[in-house]
Formats: sequence, C-alpha cells, structure tokens
Amino acid sequence: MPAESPQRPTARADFRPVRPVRAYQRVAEQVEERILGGSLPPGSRLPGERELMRQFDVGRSTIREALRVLQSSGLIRSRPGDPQGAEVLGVSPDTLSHALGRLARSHLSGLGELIQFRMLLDAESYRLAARLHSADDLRRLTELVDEMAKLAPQDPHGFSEADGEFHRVVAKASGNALLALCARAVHDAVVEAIESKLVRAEAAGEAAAAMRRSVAHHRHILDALRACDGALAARLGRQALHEHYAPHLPPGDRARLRAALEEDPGRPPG
Amino acid sequence: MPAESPQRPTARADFRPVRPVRAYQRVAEQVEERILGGSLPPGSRLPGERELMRQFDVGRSTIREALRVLQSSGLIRSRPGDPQGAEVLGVSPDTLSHALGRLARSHLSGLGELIQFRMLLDAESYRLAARLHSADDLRRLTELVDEMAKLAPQDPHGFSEADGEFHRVVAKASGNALLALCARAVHDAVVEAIESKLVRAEAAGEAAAAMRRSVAHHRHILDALRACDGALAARLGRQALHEHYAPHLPPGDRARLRAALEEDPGRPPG
DNA sequence: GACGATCAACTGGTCTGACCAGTCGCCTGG
DNA sequence: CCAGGCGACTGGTCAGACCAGTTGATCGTC
Repeated sequence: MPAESPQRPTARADFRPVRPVRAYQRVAEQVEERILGGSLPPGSRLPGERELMRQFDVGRSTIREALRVLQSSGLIRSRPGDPQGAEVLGVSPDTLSHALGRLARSHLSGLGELIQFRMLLDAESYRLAARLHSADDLRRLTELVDEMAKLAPQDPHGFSEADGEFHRVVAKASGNALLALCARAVHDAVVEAIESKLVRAEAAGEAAAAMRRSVAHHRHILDALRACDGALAARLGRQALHEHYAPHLPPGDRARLRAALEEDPGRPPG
Repeated sequence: MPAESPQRPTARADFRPVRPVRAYQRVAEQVEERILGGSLPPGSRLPGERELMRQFDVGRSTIREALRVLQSSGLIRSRPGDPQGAEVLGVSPDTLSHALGRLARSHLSGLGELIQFRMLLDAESYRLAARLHSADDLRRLTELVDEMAKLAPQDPHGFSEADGEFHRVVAKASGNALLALCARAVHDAVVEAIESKLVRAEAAGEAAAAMRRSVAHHRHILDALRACDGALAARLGRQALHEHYAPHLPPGDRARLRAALEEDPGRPPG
C-alpha cells in the first residue's frame, strides 16, 4: 500500500511516519535494485568489500551487513579469498522455500496446509502443461519416469531427485515461471519437512511399495499429459499426492487434503 | 536434500562437502532455533548486543551480522536506544510476501505470469472457500461488496481496499493460511505492478465502468459461494480477473491468460 | 505532592584499524 | 613444461571507539 488516500480532505495530513533508513539498508537496496533490474545479471561479480566501501562511502561493517542481508535473501554468494568478489546469483526460489519451510514448521501453518497447497499448485501445473507442453517435454518426462522405475527400490535419493526433476519439468512446461518457482519451493519445503517422518516409514519397509505406487502415478499422469487432458492430469496429481502423504498425517490434516482432493460433487450440469 | 543415498555400495564415500560454518551462522541458527522452538516467544526480548557478545563469545560484528540475518527474515526487530534489546517477532508472512514480490518484479516473470498465477490462486481459494465458509464469512463478504458498490465511482482507493479485503476474507475462509498468504502477496504484487498502467485508464474515464463491472463480478462470485458451488465460483473468479486485466496486457500475455481461463473443452463425461 | 526539565547510563548504528586463514596468480627453479 | 613457493589479495572476525537516540531516574519548580 504505497499511497495514502489523497482524496480525503481531512485535516489529518497523510505524512507517512518517518523512520530512519539505516545505511546498510540503502546499500542493500541499491544492490538489490541492480540485480532485480538486470543490470547485475546472475554470474556477474560484485566489487570487493573494500572497493564497495569506497564506492558507497561507508565503513566496511556497513557493507558487510548489507551483503549479509543480500546473501540471506539468496541474491548473492560470497566466498573467502575470492579475488573476484561476491557472485550474483539472481532471484532464486530458495528464499521462498525457506520461508515456506519456516511457516510450515511454525504454528501459523502446518504440514497439512503445505501439502494441500502443493496439491493445488501441482494440479494447476498439470492443467496448464497438458495444454502447452512440447514434444521435448514429453520425451524428457518419459525418460524421468523410466529412471524412477529403474532406481525405484535401491536408490531412494536418486528416486527423489528424478521425482523432483519430473515436477520441475512439468512446472516449466506450464509456461509460468512464477508458478514453477513456487511449485518448486513448496515441493522442496514438503520434502524437507516430511523427510524425518518418511525415513521411519522407509525403515519399516514401506519404501519400496511407496515408490512403486509413485511410479505408477507418474505414468498415469504422463499419459494424461500426452493426451492433453489437463483435467484428468490435475485430478490424478491430486490423488497421487493424497495417497502418498495422507497416511503420514494426523486425521485433521487428512480431512483438509480430502477437501482439496474432491472435485465438486454437486456440480450443476452445464 | 540433506542425506546422500546411504544404500549405494559404491566406492564413492558419501561425505558431504565440508564447507566452513561461519560464526555468524552459528549464532543466527541458535537464535532461530529458539524462536521457532518456542523458547523465545514473540514479544520476548533478546539480550543486548554486548551481552550476546559475551554469551556467544564472539565479536560484536559477528553478533550484528547474525541479527541482521534474523531481522531480514522477519524474525526479530531492533531499534536503536532500546534498553530491552531486540524484540522477537516470531514467524511472519512478510518474508514470504517479500520473496514473492521480488520474484514477481524480477525479469524472470512478467505481469502476465503474475496475473495468471493470481487467477490460479484465487480460483482455488474460491473452490475451497465455497466448501468451508462460515456464515460469518458470508456476512462479511456481503458487507464488503456493498461497500465496494457504495464507494465505486468516487473513491478508487477505498474501493481497492475493500476489494483487497474481500479477497483476503475469501482466502482466509479457504482454511489454508499458506494459500491465503500467497494469494495476498500476489494480489499486492499485481496491484503494485499494474497501478501505473491503471491510473492512465482511470484518467481516461474507464475507471467507473471498470469498478461497476468489478462489483457485479464480486456479487456473482458471492452468490456462487453462498450456493457452495466451488467450481462456479472458481470459474467466475478466473473470468473476472481476465476481463479486468486482459485489456491492459500485450497480446502474448492475453493468450496466456486465456489458457488459464478456459476450462478443458474435451473433458470426458464422468 | 505533582509535574516538567535535566542528565547520566544505556542502546543500536557506524567507523576505523587490525589480524587471520584461505585463495589466486605470478614467478621461479627445477 | 611443470611443481612449488611466494606475495598480494580476499572475506571473516575482533577490538575499540564515537555518535545519536532512547530511557528512566533525579532534581528543581510550582
């Protein structure tokens, strides 16, 4: 909300409360602006801290605090001894997934919401991807499902990697980078959050069965994508996630997942 | 992905690459752990920097960099001169909103993607809200639509506020705080991004007509919610956004919006 | 006794200068 | 031509200092 209501002719002058802008904020903002504006593309390098100190005319601690903020936002990465200075990473979904992970771990929102949200995003990715995919996308997805099937029982880590890549390709095929990034962030957050629970299940020997089911789900979804049936792919995606995660959730969250799962029962004809 | 595949019996030992853990990271992690773990509830205070310096046995700059990271994550807030030390804020959705806003503003994704994404999130909010809303929600939504109708031509700012609140109530009624946060962040990003374009249209006198259409759309959506028809509400929501924003977008982005708009034409019966 | 100004003891924000451990690039000796 | 070493950097950290602002008690006044 950048503007107060300028129309209101009240006596209360609509000055915004002036809060002092810290020096490190100004520095961080300037750099961030350049990165977001494309003037500092990913892969390019920032000057060294001592040089920045001269350019901004502030102390090194101020420069360092600004760089810390940018680094914690995932915009840059710095490494000691690097004579080229900090590396510009550009906008990445990592911050998003970290924030999502924190939210999911907090009382504000739980794992159930996270997975429900993933159901929504994945389903919409499928719906769009079914419409917009290329032949190349389908080939790559087929490869990935085959790889999942091959790695299935022995290599859970590789399996998870291929699974993640499958979703990333789908999200990319949806043609919406924002959707893709969010879907990835949520995916990562779910993986990170539920890992501790899943290792127990895996230890109990359910892992192989879960992976087999997952491969089957992915094949069905891939078929739907191939047939350009977005609604079917979306429905299958929701069901797959529900089947996969519902057993590991408390009953309340299961109801939530079911709510996201069910297509509208009383849809009026037409 | 914190774990390498432990099962693979290859010669490659699965050591994780050792990267030095900076002192400020350890400090930030310890504090963050306490905050997320509830040991430092929102509203409580951290010791002063000089005291922290003693407790962690590091220099003040290290403490300050750690606090900067925590502050940029929205976990704490500090104010100069405060004898009580930094205030613990707890997990807040602001980080998420900022991250989303950055993504939306970056060159990675344009306005079209942003609005398409909003179509998806809003539609899913409607779908869930139609199922889960309370009588209170409906009453509040009715109030808001009436207020929009009342403010319609004269007070664009108030209108926009009521409109935003409408969507927030819907998102909250969806029962998924995560979805609500993202929807709000995207909504804000859209408003911020398109404002400069809309003021021109408003100056051209289209504002009143646009607002009248918007009120009608909201009434229809509200009716669908009242009838618990999630699919209809979702479809109406998509259409409303499409009609509202498509005229202001370049043709390429219009096609994108249409892709998100159309229900699947060849849906199999059943 | 209530009240407002004053002041000292803080706070966080910033600067300076220094040291360390690592990294890179050059340069040299084989 | 290459291995090794030697600076000249880098970022990470520390120590100490100063400033402006806040706070709360103290003190003089009414």
